[in-house]
Amino acid sequence: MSEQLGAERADRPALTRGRIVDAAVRLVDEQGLAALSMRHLGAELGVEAMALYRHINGREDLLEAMVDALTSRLHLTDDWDLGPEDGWQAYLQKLAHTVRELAYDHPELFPLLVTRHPAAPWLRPPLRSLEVVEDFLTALTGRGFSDDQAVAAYRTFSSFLIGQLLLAVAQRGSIAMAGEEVLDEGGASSPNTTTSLDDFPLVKRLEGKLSEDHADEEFERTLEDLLERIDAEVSR
Amino acid sequence: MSEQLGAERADRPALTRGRIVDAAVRLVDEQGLAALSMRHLGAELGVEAMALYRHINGREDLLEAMVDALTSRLHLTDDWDLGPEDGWQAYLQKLAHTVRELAYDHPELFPLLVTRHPAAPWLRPPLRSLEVVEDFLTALTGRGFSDDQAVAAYRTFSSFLIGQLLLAVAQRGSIAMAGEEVLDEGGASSPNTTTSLDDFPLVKRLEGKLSEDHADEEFERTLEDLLERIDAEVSR
DNA sequence: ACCTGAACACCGTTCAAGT
DNA sequence: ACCTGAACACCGTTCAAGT
Repeated sequence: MSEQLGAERADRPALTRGRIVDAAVRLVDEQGLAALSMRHLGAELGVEAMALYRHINGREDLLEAMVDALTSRLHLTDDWDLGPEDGWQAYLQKLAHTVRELAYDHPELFPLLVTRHPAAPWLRPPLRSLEVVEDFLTALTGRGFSDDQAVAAYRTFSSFLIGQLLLAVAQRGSIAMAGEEVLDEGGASSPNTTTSLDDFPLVKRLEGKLSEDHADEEFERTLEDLLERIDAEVSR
Repeated sequence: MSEQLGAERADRPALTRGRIVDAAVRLVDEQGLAALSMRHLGAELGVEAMALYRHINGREDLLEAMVDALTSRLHLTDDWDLGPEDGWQAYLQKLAHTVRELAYDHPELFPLLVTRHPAAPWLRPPLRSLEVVEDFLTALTGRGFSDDQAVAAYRTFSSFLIGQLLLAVAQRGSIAMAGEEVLDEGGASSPNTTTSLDDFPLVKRLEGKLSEDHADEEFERTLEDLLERIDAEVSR
């Protein structure tokens, strides 16, 4: 009698594009980008790799879908609880911190997000999506920005987010290694040319300061700076 | 008699780590990152893939070496003709523009450069190398910066370069596509949910402005801003 | 309708064997 | 000493075949 119900085998929920993409994001979060193969992902979903091709147009399409899934989190929704009475600063603050959350939640995927071309070439990472950019422009032009000012702010803001967050994520990613050792340059170099910190006195002296992680304070400070510069531009 | 001369067969120059890395960079520049495989690279050098493993510790090592080869271009040399009489602004200007050249010359590789962890975790992309960071700190502390100010400038400067140049490179990369068409979101979505620009009136109206390429002017303007802010910090 | 087995053309990498 | 052939374990992807 249950033969009409179709594909759901016992415990397995139906295979959908959404479930595949979610599983892929989880897999990369837990095991890194290198662990993402169709076969491995299939196994994670209790299915052979070939079954994925019903829902996904190959690996590139999967990566694109993963990036889109993450980006959609930046879409302005009710629980941002921003009214029109809140200034554009409140919106940009909220947006900046949401992108930062995204980067911190998915450090393995964030580089992909800022590195892959969006489908529409004039959309820039990391906002990328038509929805999010529409939100951005609406929020700003609705609060007194001219078209040109809104577009200029979009550029500046994108560049700020990429620079700050890519560095922050890279820094966090490399905390696994111990602080003391400097790797030698590639296994095939002769041992007498091995690099030592002693050849770089200033780096050696400032190693402590260089390795301090001030990413969060710096993010806030630079964001404030940015908002002030935009403000100066707008109220001129 | 020539048997003592060893490996050089007829026209082939000797296989060295340097030649391999150079060939790999050229290959990626011409055919893209996806075309870089050990077998393909070997063929380019007139050799089987396995021969590369004499000089290179696997694929990861090769990528690292390529990035290092590019980064070494940023090392301060005589032909930068900067004397101690030139201010730190001159050095930062020269450095910024050299990094930009690097990004523009190797758009396929630049994302790798800013995305891969440097061997020493407190070195940040895109400067990455002990040599270059030593240059940076020497140039600034030699011109009146305190240790803290030099380190702070290093952070700010890195973040600026990454944000600006990653966007510029991504923008240039996507000029291949025609301006009119917006791709649909993944092949498996039902045709009635296909996205249209009409759903995003502001993006549609500002598409022209959004797609204008002002990367170079913006780079200069933001760099000036940055130098001014650093100057204010230093001469306080 | 949805999934699988088998196959194809490609990977990176190792190692014994050739010269 | 330097390179290669053959092999291994893995890829992405296609397609006829199974249920």
